[in-house]
Amino acid sequence: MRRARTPVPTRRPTVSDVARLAKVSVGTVSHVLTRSRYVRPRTILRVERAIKRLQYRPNRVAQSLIRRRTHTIGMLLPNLINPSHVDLLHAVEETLEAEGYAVLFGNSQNSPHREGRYLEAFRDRGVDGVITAIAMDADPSELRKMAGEMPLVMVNRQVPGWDGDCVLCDIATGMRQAVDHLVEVGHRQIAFLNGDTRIQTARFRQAAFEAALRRHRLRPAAVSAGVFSVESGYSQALELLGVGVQATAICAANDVMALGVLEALKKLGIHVPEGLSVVGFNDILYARLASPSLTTVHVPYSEMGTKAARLILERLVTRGKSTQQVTVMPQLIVRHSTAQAPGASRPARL
Amino acid sequence: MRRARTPVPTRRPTVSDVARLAKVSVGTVSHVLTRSRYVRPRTILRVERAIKRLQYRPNRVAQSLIRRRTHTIGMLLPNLINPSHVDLLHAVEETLEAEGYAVLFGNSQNSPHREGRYLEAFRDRGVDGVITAIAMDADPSELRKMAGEMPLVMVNRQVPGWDGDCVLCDIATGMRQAVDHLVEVGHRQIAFLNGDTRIQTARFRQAAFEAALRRHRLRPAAVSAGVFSVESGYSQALELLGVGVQATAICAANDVMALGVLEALKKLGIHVPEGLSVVGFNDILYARLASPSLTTVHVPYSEMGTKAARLILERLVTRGKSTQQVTVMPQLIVRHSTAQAPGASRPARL
DNA sequence: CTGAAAGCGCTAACAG
DNA sequence: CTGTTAGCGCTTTCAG
Repeated sequence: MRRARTPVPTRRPTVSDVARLAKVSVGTVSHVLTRSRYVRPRTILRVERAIKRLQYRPNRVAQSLIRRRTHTIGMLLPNLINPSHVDLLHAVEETLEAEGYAVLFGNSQNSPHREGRYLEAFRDRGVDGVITAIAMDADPSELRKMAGEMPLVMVNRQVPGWDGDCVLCDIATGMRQAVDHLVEVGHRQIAFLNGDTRIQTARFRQAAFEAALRRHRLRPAAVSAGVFSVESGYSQALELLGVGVQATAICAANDVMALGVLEALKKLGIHVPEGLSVVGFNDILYARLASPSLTTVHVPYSEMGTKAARLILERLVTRGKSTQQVTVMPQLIVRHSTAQAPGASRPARL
Repeated sequence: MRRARTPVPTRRPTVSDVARLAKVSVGTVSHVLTRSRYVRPRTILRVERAIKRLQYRPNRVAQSLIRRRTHTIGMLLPNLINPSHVDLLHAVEETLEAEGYAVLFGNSQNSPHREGRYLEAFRDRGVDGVITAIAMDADPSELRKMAGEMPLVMVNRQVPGWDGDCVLCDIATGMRQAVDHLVEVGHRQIAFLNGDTRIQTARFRQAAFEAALRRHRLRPAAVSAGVFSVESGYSQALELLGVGVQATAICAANDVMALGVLEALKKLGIHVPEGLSVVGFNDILYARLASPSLTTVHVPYSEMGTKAARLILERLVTRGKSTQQVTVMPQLIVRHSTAQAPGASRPARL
């Protein structure tokens, strides 16, 4: 004996089903749904009862086709390895969900090609806008072209010459705080370990580092580059110290790398911070948990995500009006991976 | 003088624009686009040229309305704090993108209410299916109802009595490996620190822990519960040791908590692993970077994500056919947070 | 106050 | 081999 599966080919109810049951026209059903014109209370009631009985819910695909709004926003990130990007996603999702928007998520993996594919996929699916932290080597003209077709807000990373919406962090200030801190506790020989310099953030951070040093009439003890990963931080540190670079402190371009540096120093038997100071950038959750806990520059990614989401929401009402460039401030968090430079007497306070 | 912005209210081209330019009917345009019937090569060429000239791309919203396929999959996660969930998302996104699917991402924050809202939002937007790691206290009947409306695959977390698609990890085996390891190096007093026991995973892990102990005719030195966070691991450890529980090893229900335990022990001046052994669960990236590096049970989240994605893809073709329950195997990774129990002589090998 | 009807952009019969 | 046409499920005039 076969059980009767699939009770009825139970098609989802549509407006006309509701209309028929409520004995009104489809137009009226639509109007009570969207309250787009006055409907007699009695009629409303009839319609609402029909809706309830049929468990009717409007088909948003059909609505989107005609309203040209999907209530969906695309969010494009260059990776998920960096916990900071996850914070961005988290904040964006939370803010948008509260306003009835859903988020289409894409990972460009830092490839401009994938990024382009995603922007098209988003656009073709009719997203109302996109928030993106661009890939390295992103094509500015491509980006501008897409921005012509839908609201686009840049977050965390910037494309040169971009005058649209964006929310960025003042890296220069953050890096200055880090360098000032190091110099203040007596460091003069500071090395910089960078990520992939094809990524704008990497170039900006290095430039900011060098500028901050110059203010103290100092020059980098060394500068090297790799990629933004634990392994790269690890091997760059090994390499640097292997070739005998004289440095009393290492500045890593981000926390993930800094954790790698810490690993390397552990392996080399160099104590942090007594033997060498280390500072990171971003303040990911695990920076605090490292041992020693990592001194780093806190970047308010959640705040940036929230602001980016609000910006895109605004833009959806003020179609193409005046754009906004928002900048948020980073903040140095001194923990236990930095200390007075070996052999340096405590300098007089400024 | 005002610059001429907005060159033309440049409406996006549609099939009829292409048809007009190529001097064919809209039907033909559609058919060359979808190769759904034979079209003379010359005609194809004309159409393709028109498409290129107009930079035409089909409106997927319109396509979706008629084809009842959006090429979009919903992915629902209970949080992003646990890096393992991020691995899941990463793998799902990667697998799906390669097949031309986009992913709508939702964070239920472990709230069944939010979960329900998201499932409806997904369904109303016409997703072709959803992959979900359910929230705690999820409503099985609600889930089953939604599964009636669209393909649903459960990942990582399971709803009781669910006979649909799912991909799970064999927690019992993983926990047994961890406990066996601890017992083998002489531990007899092992405490278990759990997360929120309203979460199924928490209950399963605790049950698995107790079962594994029983095989050695042992009972937990203590069991406590909190939430799956660093802070909770920290405070539970403090609490446990504060009330003088005799334990030579602590088993944390996941790595994030285990990191908190490590912090607490550091604060108490208890050396790990000499004074106390600690083991985690999941093998997040930062488990390796903790100091001491964390002994933990590796759970192949990326693999689970990939399998879940493949499963949903299969289900899209085999509409409602035989379901699959996939189980993946965890693997204990012994690092430096576990060692012989204090005072225990190395036991003879079994 | 409400109904009828014309689409949104596309696909898929149905005719030739 | 290709054109015409009837919708997908909804919104929104335009008439009453």
